[in-house]
Amino acid sequence: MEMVLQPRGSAAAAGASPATSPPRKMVKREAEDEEAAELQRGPWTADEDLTLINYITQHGDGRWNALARAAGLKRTGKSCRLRWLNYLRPDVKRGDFTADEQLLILDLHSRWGNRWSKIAAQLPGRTDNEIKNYWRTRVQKHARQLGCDVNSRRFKDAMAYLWMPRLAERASQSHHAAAPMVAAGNNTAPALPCAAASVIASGNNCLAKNNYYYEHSPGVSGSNCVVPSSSSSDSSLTSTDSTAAAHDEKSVQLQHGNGGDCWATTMQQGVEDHDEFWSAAAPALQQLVISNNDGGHRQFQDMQDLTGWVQGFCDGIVSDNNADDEQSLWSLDDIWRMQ
DNA sequence: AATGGTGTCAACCGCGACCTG
DNA sequence: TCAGGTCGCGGTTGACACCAT
Repeated sequence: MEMVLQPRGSAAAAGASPATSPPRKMVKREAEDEEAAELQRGPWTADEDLTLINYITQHGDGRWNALARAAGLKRTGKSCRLRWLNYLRPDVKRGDFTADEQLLILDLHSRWGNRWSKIAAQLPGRTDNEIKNYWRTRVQKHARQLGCDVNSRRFKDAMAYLWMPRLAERASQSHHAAAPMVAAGNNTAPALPCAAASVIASGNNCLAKNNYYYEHSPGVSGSNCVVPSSSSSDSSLTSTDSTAAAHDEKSVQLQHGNGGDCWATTMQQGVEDHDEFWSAAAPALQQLVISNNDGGHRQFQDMQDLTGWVQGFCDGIVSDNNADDEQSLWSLDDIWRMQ
């Protein structure tokens, strides 16, 4: 199916030149306009994909403008590069993000901000575009639901206290359920689940405030992502340290560090001990309610209201991957009763 | 069934960094 | 050193799918 679309964007994007441009530039721009007019834009056709794949298979990628011309594609080099890197590349990974990947994205974004390509480099097979879209559609949606900015302290607390621990738990559950004992092999990266290693490596973000780390036995690793080294100077636990810790202690830990006022538990029984895990979250949740009812943002009516939001917050993210996951829904009412 | 709202994601754009002659 | 070309990144757009009314 061939689709020829109108160009997206503004007249400037289509090559219109400002009235104040010097004549020589005008001439050059007109030439560019003529060239641009022949360029195909919009969705790629199957034929174009095939042409690009065949050309890169034979000649390799790079020099994208030249490549586009040599391959006979009526596309800009930019467009070819984007199509290849984000879609056609054989190692590109498609489908929903796993809990591990989601956790890693949240953690890395808390440290690096919108450095999508840098974040993508830590998730093999994932593209910066995909991660960016994930952030804008999924993560920011929940910030809107909470009525706060995605960069606000409030939302970061919600991520740190609600979302990330839950994702870590889910990641661990999936490893327990699906992954046999996996050796590290020749991979120089630590044989840790990405999520656990990532959180361990957390530096100067909201997680580090309470300085918890959450990990479990290296024997249940389900994926061997590259573990980023912490960029923060004040991180008390580097990824290298975390590797050693992971191997030393075959346990799940929520370690309370300096000045922490929320997480204050160490769990030695393993991640199966959900009650203890979530009871540790209760003070943080309570604080979240207080801060929300005090800040002119979303007002939670009561615990049920918050419970609903939290479940939507946590489960909406991972439900695609866990259709039969009803049993693992956690009620904040339950958490409250634990206090 | 029609319509409007919302979410998703591929693709585009502008800009700055880097490369090269 | 500098100008033009190229590349890569982050932000934005728009088509389409899906869902609720």
